[in-house]
Amino acid sequence: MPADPRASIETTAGRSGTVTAGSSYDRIYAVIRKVPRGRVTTYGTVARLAGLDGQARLVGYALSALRTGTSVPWHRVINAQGRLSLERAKSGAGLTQRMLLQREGVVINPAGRISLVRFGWKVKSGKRQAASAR
DNA sequence: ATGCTGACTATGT
DNA sequence: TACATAGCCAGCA
Repeated sequence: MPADPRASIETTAGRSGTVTAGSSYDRIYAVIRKVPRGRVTTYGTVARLAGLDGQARLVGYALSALRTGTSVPWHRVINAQGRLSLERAKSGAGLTQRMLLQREGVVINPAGRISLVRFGWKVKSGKRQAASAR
């Protein structure tokens, strides 16, 4: 847990373009800002797009450092199982995330899961879900 | 400097 | 479907 609210804020990642320098967190935030409204993506995907392939965990840590009112759409990031990791976490932010997603039209199944096939963010540079996408 | 922990994921039982 | 394990990173005691 990051634990230092003033150190790892979001800031920097402001641009929606390519972030070649800066900390890993900055690159992570930059990627998440590209996720369109009404879509969701996973920690692992964000990690890869940020050039941190295989470091899904780091993405989660980066998001935990965000503060209320951040311009980063953190709620659009869910785990590979299509569930909200926050629900399982201590923080009660799970409800907030759920609310924000529903407000964008993202449907959460009765089991508390989201269909990545339907709401998953599709990146142009083809990568995942090549076929049978829907 | 060493150890622990946490918004993850893939794999095996 | 649920639980256990092992990688992997960064920040703090």
